[in-house]
Amino acid sequence: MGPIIGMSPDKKTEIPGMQEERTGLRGACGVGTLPEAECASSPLATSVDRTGGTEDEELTNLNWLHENLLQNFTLGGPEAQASGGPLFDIEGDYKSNQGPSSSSSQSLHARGRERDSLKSKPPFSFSLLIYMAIEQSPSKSLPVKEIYGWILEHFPYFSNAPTGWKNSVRHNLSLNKCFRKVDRSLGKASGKGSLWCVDPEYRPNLIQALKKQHFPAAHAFSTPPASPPRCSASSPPRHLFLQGCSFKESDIDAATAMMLLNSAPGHHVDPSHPSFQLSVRHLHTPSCHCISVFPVGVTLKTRKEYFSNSDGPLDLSRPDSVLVSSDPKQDHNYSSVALQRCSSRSSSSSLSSLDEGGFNGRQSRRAGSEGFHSDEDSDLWEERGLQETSRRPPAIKWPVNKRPRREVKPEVDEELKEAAGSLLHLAGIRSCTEGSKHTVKSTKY
DNA sequence: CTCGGTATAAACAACG
DNA sequence: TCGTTGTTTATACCGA
Repeated sequence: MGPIIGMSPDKKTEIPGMQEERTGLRGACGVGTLPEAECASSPLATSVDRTGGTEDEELTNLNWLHENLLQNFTLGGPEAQASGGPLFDIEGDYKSNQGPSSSSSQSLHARGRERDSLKSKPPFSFSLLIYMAIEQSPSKSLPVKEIYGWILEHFPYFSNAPTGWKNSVRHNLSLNKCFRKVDRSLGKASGKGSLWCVDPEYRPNLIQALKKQHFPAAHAFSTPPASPPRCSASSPPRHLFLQGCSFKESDIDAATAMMLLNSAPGHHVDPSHPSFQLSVRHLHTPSCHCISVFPVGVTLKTRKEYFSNSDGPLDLSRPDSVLVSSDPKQDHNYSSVALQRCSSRSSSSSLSSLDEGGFNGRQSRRAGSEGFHSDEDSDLWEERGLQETSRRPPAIKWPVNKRPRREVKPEVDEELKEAAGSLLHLAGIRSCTEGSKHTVKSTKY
């Protein structure tokens, strides 16, 4: 969030909590921070770990989580929106699900983070804040007001900040190519203004930007561990096994996990997918630091069997290899990924200088009309099968003044696929695939 | 030093 | 009329 830091000294004094900005970044947003000490003392850790011992018991624990926590845990689901506070927040705190056994130390930590979050500006740019807000909305589109609301809800800092931030949000929406205005009549029935959504074409770039902001040490992506992360309570630092990529647990939070998974070419995490929710939930429990990807049909009970029989990595290129279900009740395994064809057509980290080659600035970009999903996207949806079609959001029509989507020429697409493949390779997908066999064990540390 | 990205402020028009 | 929304322009800072 450079510009925040880069404000003139006199301006800095106007912003509450600006002094703590640097030091409070971690604390403000948590970023999934879960220090070992904190983990060790976490009641969640003990409550889960105590029951653990065998993998069967672990599965029981997973069930427990599934049954007791998942109902209340929605990542951007309608309930979350309506309840005025999702259990998961971007700061990695549990807002209302600490449970009766919250230890005082954890409460202190939580309070400390909350206090920091009140004072400190989030380490995300406005574009990322908007992106997260939109991504976590059920319809993947939000009016400005709800974007305000989301930001306020997750980053209380802004409640006390000068109102200029709203102007900045609007400015970002309006100026940033990553965001697109959707005719409100096609979304909500009434209301002022339009709905805003993320341009799928730019989603990878936002994710990239998120990675950059979230993971200053981005090289970690290209230096996967030689051996997959072992899950041992006594082997810090623990790693998060994310679709073959290994990250330090402290470097990731649930929202980031979702976005990282989505950033993997060919993959898409449906944040409303119960398995992902569970996985993310687990992510926050000290005893589990894995988001595991399982093919369709691998249930809790057959996970172990699957991994002992599976001699290769999960072929995520197969549409049938991952669970795609619209009904949470249908899902009894822990697949965390719903397949989506890769939308990563560009690996550029720039958010606003990407389409200049194809367009003459914003005006041309906004010219024309189109549906929310490109033809490619439509194909994608069709590829995803019947179950998926039931979840397919209604096509959103761009306003007439929107530019048509850039045509991706086949050769360019190939190049991008290749680039995406390289990125995957760099990210350690291949080198870590062996680790997938460990993943089932790694759900308990 | 330049450039790109971002934040902030301000002005203005359109709209409910 | 007023508040909100959307757009545009200008300016400033930081990091590469």
